[in-house]
Amino acid sequence: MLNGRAELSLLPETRERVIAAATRLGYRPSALARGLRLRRTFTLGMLVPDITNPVFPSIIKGVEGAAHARGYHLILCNTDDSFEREASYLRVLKEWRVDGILIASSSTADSTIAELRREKFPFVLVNSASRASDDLAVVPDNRQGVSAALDHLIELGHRRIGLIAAPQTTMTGQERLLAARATLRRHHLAHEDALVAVADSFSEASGYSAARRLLLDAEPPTAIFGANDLIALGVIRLARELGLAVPGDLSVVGFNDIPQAELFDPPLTTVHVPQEEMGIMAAALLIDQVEGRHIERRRVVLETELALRGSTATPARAATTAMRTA
Amino acid sequence: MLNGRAELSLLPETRERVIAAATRLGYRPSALARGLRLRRTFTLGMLVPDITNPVFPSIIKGVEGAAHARGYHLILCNTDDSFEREASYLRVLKEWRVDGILIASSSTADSTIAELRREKFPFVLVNSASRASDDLAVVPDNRQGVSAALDHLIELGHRRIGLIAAPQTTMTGQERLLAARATLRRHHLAHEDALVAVADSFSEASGYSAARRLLLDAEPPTAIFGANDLIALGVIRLARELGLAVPGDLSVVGFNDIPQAELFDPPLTTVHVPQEEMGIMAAALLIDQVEGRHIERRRVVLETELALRGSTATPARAATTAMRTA
DNA sequence: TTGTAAGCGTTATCAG
DNA sequence: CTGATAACGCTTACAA
Repeated sequence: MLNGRAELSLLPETRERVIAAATRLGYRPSALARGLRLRRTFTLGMLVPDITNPVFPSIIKGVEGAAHARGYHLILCNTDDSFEREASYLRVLKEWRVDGILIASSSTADSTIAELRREKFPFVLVNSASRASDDLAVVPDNRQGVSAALDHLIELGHRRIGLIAAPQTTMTGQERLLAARATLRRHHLAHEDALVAVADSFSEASGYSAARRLLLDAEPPTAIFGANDLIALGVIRLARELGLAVPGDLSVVGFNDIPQAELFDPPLTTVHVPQEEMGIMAAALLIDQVEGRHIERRRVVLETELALRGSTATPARAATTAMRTA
Repeated sequence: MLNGRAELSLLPETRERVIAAATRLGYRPSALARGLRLRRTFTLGMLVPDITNPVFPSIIKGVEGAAHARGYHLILCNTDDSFEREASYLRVLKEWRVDGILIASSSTADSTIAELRREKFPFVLVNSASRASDDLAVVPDNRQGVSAALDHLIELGHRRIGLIAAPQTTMTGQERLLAARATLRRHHLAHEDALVAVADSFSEASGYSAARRLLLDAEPPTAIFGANDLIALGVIRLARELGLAVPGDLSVVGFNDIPQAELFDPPLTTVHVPQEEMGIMAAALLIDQVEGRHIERRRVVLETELALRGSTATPARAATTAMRTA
């Protein structure tokens, strides 16, 4: 009776007493038993590469909200960018019989995703896509975003622009570097190896290390595009340590627009991505799939917008400095 | 046989073939069924008030790592500071028969915790304690931290120090305000109402709003202590908008030392809390309790340390400015 | 040593 | 309309 079948026979009084007793004794229906019986858990799993990167909390917030609104719960797994942990968590999520999985993990091996695809296990990629364009995914428009960022630098007058790419093992890393190169080429600007460094993760520390080669070069760039905000922040930190003023001597642009982007020194010019919305849409897409609704667009590409802030400026002073130094 | 009982009879070859077949068919043991039978899920639940606040990801990372190392998984729930969602999630976690619950949620009503206590449901508080000193908790030493922060400001020469407190519905908020008042009193300094504002959440926006009253006052403070880093950042943003230089005209100190604290403008002087360690210890404590090990200390208080950075300075210029204005 | 059966807490089905 | 029963997939205990 506790599951709410119409109990016309029971006196309301009795009914109440039973319920009262149940709550007093702390009765809780077992989601385990229900899930076992129903073969549905109303739970989604989510793989995140690094919860410490401020992009992800925003996405998670969106996912969480949307899932909750539709009666689903979220199991969050932080893979710490470890391939091993990712595989392990994926296994666990399946064992828990989650109804579907959201993958924000950037480095996800294609083989892992291929397995999910083969098993027809419902999943949606968020933030970073897979090679197979048929997979459900919600991603920012990397090409458009990167292009806008570089166009802005070029418009300011920069001609020697450095790129700090993200790991090329990730689709995001590849796409953004490819787009950056294409944009520079379109403007007939150099994008030789001396101007490109690849960070080995999406973190501030990696951005800092990777920027070293570009900024200590004989002919350093007057502007640098970082593949994400943390990398850009690392570049700025190094620049400052080398005595370069940002944006006076070096302009820096990032990608993502993490929550505190405008509070940094200087405020970070970056490509804004609607992070929470991305999470909301991904959750919606996954739930639609799980509940067997028809899906119109398998890949949702979200528009980005350049957020102009203080970390970019005309290369005037940089040129002067360079001349003075020479 | 798939659960690994010693199978001496089976030829290794057969054994392998069975396993191969199992994996090929995508067999996954059901954690649901196992949990139902074992009455153990090897899963912990965690309540977080706002995953967007950078303190929490660090804590979560610690929890996650420690739990994983001991064979437990984590279900993360973002309560969005909503009392309703917190209660709802707590119910869900119980229904999922998690082995224990970590509560980082600051505003947790005492009644909710009381219920867990009454039911003897294993739980540990992280980051913010409860009124009942008997509950298991891992928290930063708020008193020591706040005292160090204010001592620093006083040592620099500040005499008129403002406080932006966190919501007084939270233990953290209460403790930090109490400690701040006590420290000021100890130094025979004013801490009247005109010097104290209470932010209505732990966010940057709330810090910004709350700081209004103090900075637009006839006799504004020369330094402000914010109850956490985000609040402090809000104060700095407002100060800048009002044309006050930080730390030239106004010194600001925060609490927590969130990951990018030193990259802000200016770099934030703040009370460092070992966030990841806090998570690790909390998870360990919870698992010890779950597994019935003896617990020595029911409340672990972690030492904090003042991280001196650029947002504080002697009030010299501030005094000059004040005089000039007068 | 190996196989069989019971039971964990639900929900759905099917007689009564 | 109600109340008993089977089944979900696992583990464990006990019998063969």
